[in-house]
Amino acid sequence: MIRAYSLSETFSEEGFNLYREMRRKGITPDPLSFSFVTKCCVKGSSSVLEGLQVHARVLRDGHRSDSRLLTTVMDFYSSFKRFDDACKVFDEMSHRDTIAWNVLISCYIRNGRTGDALVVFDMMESGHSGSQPDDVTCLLVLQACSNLGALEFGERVRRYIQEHGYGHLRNLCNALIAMYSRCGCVGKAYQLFTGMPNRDVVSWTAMISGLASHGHGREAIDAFREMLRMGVAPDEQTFTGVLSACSHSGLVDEGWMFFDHMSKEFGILPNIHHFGCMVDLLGRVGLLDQAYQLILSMSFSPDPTMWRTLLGACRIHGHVALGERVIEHLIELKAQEAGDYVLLLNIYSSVGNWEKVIEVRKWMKEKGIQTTPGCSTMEVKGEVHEFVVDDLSHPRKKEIYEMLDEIGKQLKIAGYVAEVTSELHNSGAEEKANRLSYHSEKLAMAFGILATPPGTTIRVAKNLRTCVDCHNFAKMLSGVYNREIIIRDRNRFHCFREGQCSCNDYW
DNA sequence: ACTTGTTACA
Repeated sequence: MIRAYSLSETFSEEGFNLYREMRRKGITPDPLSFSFVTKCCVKGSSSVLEGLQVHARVLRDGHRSDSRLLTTVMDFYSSFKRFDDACKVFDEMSHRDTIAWNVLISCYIRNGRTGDALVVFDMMESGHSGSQPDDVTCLLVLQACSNLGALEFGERVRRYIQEHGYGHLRNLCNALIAMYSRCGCVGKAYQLFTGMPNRDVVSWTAMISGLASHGHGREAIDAFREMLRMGVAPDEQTFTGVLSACSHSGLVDEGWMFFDHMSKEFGILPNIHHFGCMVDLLGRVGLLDQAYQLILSMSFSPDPTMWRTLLGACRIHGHVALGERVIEHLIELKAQEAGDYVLLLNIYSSVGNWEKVIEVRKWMKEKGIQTTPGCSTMEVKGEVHEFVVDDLSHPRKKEIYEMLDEIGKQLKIAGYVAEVTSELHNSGAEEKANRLSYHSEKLAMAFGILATPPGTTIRVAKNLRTCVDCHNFAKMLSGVYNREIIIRDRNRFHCFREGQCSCNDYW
């Protein structure tokens, strides 16, 4: 079984075959060999069935009290998203060490229960689990914080890291850089990054991507060049970061150049993500036909997301004909979703084709297509406040709406004109095209002004993309009220300061 | 045994 162990990293199938051979010869596997073969069964290299067989055998051979072995079995279930099975194994373990708890955290993250991962950290730190968090626990929990945008929790983990002497570990620094970036604090990410003595390709990539998502395209490219000067070799992910930097900052020539260089100079062939970034880049600046041609020129077939990216570009530029064609492609892939029809609606409304808007809406209603309502959240003193369109549920709603009126007056003086013309939102079926409504991010921003001392940065997280009007509103607000406002979109950050935004998506 | 960086859409 030693051979199976050494094979388990790369040739999982052979590992399982060896196990089978062993059984055929009547040799009883010991816990260690069970552990190796289970590792061969994790997602990506085998089917669930093989692992299930092993698990059954483990139980039959009386290893149900071997917690190390069960930890591996649990991880196997977790990797196949069999959440309940994984939890069952965890519950049945007689003894749980830090690693078992780590696997539980990893299982929560993999299965979309990210918030619960933080709860587990709480339990571990407070001693309720009987095991203390270690460096891997921190790594996993930082990942959870990144996903949730939970800055305060992330800082708490950082303190834990420092207090327990993990501060020098490179992978933890890398995870912290990502956490800060994804919580909207590139500045802090950069500070940490510059303080690191040994930066590897992961550190650089995290920093480049962080700068990219905040709209600091030039700085991201500078970082990339600096990385090359330091002799660190870029990989696929690095180029994903670099190309996304170009797309978020509208750097078309640079984008083409890097896209070209990556294979010619670095021997890295563009994958679907790289093409996705290029389509986004070209689409955003209005080179829609080039973007379309690039998709058609690929040697692999485009995925739904790729088409969706192009559809988003059609919305920005009001390109009806191409938009309709893209929808066809999505339908062909049987991948069209509610959000796609909302984009199509916005394309029609942006060119004033109200007949089509009504037609599509009616059709959506008939088909019972449910759209996702826009929702914004804001964290004040560790408490998360949630807002939806025209929200009336917040306990301080009266103050919030009064504040909105007041802000509206102030911004009007400064020259803000509400844009009520074209944008439609996923705010529910009954929304009318020309109604002036308070989108969730406006409510959140007003609450931010209300609930935090002057000068405090206002951080808003939104589940969908911000509309042009709210974007203008935030710009003006940042100038008139002298506040830094950071809105975390679906996929990037808008940093508003002194009446400007770091992005160039909206004009 | 568990483990760092990844793009695009609403």
